[in-house]
Amino acid sequence: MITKISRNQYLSAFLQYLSHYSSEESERLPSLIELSQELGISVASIREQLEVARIMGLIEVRPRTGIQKLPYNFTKTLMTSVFYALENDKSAFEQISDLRKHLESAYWQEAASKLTDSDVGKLHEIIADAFHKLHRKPPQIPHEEHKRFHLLMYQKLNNPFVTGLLEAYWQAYEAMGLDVYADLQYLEQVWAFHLKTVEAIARGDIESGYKSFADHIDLISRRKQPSRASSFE
Amino acid sequence: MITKISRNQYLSAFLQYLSHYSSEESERLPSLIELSQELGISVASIREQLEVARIMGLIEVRPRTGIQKLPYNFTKTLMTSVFYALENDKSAFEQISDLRKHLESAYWQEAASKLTDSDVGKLHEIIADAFHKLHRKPPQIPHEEHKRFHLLMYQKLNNPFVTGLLEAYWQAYEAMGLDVYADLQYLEQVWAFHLKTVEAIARGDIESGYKSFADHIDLISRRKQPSRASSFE
DNA sequence: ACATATGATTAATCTGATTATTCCGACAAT
DNA sequence: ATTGTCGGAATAATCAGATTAATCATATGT
Repeated sequence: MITKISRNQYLSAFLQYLSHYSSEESERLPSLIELSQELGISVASIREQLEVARIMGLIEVRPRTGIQKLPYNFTKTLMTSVFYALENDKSAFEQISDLRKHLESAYWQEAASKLTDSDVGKLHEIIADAFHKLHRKPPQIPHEEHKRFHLLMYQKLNNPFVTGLLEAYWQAYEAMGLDVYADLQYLEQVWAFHLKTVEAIARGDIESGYKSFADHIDLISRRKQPSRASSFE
Repeated sequence: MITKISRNQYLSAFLQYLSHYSSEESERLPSLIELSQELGISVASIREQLEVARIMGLIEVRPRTGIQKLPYNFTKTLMTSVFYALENDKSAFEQISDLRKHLESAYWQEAASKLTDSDVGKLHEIIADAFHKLHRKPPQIPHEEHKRFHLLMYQKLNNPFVTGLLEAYWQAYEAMGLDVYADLQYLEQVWAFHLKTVEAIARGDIESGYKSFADHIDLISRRKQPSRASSFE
């Protein structure tokens, strides 16, 4: 085979090979030894590039099963870099949080206007679940609901880069240990805003929905650091 | 040594080691063989993790010089993922471009208000350079100026995640071959907006500066695809 | 002072051996 | 039929070591 795939100077041979590999479902890539022969690179070198693809969430690798291509994923790449940054500078979370606030704010109206009735129904369910958890005795932190609520809000943008950033934010949020933060009064307010927001969306009033949302974001910036020291587990 | 560094389940042993390595300048990490002994992992395995750190722009590796730690860099990580995404779906650039527009818009006022007089001076210089290039015979595309202008605008945010995203956008822009796009009339308009924007900032009128900027962004979305087919080289 | 050659150091690449996982199918027990 | 258990095959995971190539510092020559 003389024809060479056009070189993309930024991608390794394996990543190029992978990007052009037919992603027919349940199909898997050749074994490492075959790949080595096909690409003309030793197994050891391929494994170095393989590790990058794995970290980036582009493949799943298992003995016996081999290498499987996954749909494009922006989140995993972000997570690795973000967790590295947080590892010796926890204050970087403030910057990530700031980015997330601006992103959500900038996209809110477009995202909200694209939500279907079914989406709005799901949002209402999530809110109900959250209040249910909050009013239990003893109360529980509706973190999973909070995350699902926000991610669902921006799902219809259908922009993997935007949603990847938002997902990475929540991963970092959990890694910082903030998902067990338990100021119940604050959480009551948060979910009251969420309810107002969704009700506005439901009656097609994007403008006042945005206002409720903006108040919520405001709330976030006014919140002080939790007293509980956070750590990776 | 019994004490183990606390496990961060998302980071490889090498990335953890690297993140905690004193980043005294000009200092370099132990050689691969020494690292292998220190971490209790074979050289081949360390090299797999090393490759990830290299792709992420966290280290620089050369024979004889060895491994050097670099300051944290978000851009490189983004670029790898973005270029992979673009490799078999050029239309993803629209989504990246959309993300960039929203980000710049959301941060504009904060970024502009943090600019110093010196920054404004540099922006004026860039604008002058750009017009100089545009009015040459034959005219040149002031792409480098365009990129520097926008990145400088957001520099004072001091948020590596935001600036990383913006830098990655420009890298993608160039990779798509758009930096040679030559609608001179369009470019004249662009730089006229830039000039109005900076003049507003210079007299402290952030509000009308934002308006000029918003008009510029508007211009971008109205622009049609360039006829020239783009490709990686 | 400058260019050039030499040597030492380290990463880069490759090969091959061994080990560990995972999956699949066969067979048995319920 | 369903479930569970075991064994074997396929493949990645890990490792060790040899060889090659790149880079830098130093010495040497003009």
